Amino acid sequence: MARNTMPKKERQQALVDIINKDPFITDEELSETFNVSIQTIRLDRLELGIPELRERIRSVASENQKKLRSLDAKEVIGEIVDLELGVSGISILETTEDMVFERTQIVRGHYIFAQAESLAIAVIDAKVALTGVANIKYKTPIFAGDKLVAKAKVMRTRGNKYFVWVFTKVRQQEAFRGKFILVTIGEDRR
Amino acid sequence: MARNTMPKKERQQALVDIINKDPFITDEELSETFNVSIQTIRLDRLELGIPELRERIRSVASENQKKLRSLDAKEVIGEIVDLELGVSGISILETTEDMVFERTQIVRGHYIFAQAESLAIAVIDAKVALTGVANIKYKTPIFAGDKLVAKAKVMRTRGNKYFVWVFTKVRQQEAFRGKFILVTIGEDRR
DNA sequence: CTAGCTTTAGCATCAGGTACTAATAACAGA
DNA sequence: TCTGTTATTAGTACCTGATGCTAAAGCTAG
Repeated sequence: MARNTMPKKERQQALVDIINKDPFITDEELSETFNVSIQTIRLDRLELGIPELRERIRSVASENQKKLRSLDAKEVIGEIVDLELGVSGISILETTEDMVFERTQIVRGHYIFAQAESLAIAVIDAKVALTGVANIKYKTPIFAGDKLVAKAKVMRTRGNKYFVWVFTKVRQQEAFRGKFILVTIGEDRR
Repeated sequence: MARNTMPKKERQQALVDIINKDPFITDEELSETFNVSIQTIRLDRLELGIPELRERIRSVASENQKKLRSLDAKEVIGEIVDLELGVSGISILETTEDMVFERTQIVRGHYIFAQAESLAIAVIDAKVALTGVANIKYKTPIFAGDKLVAKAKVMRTRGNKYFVWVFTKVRQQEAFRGKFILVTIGEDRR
């Protein structure tokens, strides 16, 4: 039956690991995996300051909810602060840590692009599909915390095609520019 | 004291709303806010099929964990299936419901862009910052469920500048193309 | 062999319930 | 007004996954 017991220290380390990996595990299950009594597990948790199952689940639930809320907000890709439909618009995006390349702290291009695209689509007053873009330029690297101010102008419309320019500034400095060609749908497209 | 009771139906509707908003509320707290006994709350939950507090917390915790995991995976923006550093690479992205414009079911351009950008950066063997892009074209609209296959080729290098072309196909049809100009950093940049 | 740490056992208690029974209150229809 | 139905409340036994406490072993090193 070799009730293969482990030294206390080792068991407690393993305990921490297991609970971190699966916070949904009960003391009973733990006692079975370690071949010790439930009381021992409880003592271990006490010593290690690990809360009971229900508290663990509770905190997982609320922490994850926080994370999801912040991601939801991020999905907006910039807040539109001014909008004259069919003419122009302004959008502001506060960049955060999780938009950057870890190694360089530089904001990933697609966030900047996404802000510009969203704004360009917002100024067009119709169901639209983005079909062509040209002349994008990133002028300077953008770092977490920078506030991106994007201005869009509708330059020309031809039938169901819209030519929209977007300029994005960081601290008054131009950081990005893009010319978007948007095609409304609903009508035939080609 | 006007124990202001509410009609049953109304109370149950309000109950659903409250619990949806705050799944962490106990029957006792609910009974206080509605000025009814705990038993009434329990009966209501039974009729409405609402599980007990602990179950609610449990499901919030695990559902949100699932969502977070899928978002994590999404952050990769395409799976790189082939890569010859400094030369070429292939990335596959399965599009999903939450990448599209609700109204049109068409995949938002920045996901396609992000896949291409990520791939372009991956094929360059260095710390890179994206600084210039040109000649992007979206050829056809892409719908949720479409599988995007992006191929990148390094066309030219000049000093710390890399010219990378990315072609993305959906069902053998070209859907996107982009020429990226990447600049490695670490060295001086200008 | 004994002092000290570690482990186990047992029991009372708690929160937040389920499941069930039974009594009472409220109200609508004849 | 009485009556039948629905709604509400009360109360009990039981459940899970714990806490908190006391006490008894088990092991181990000096």
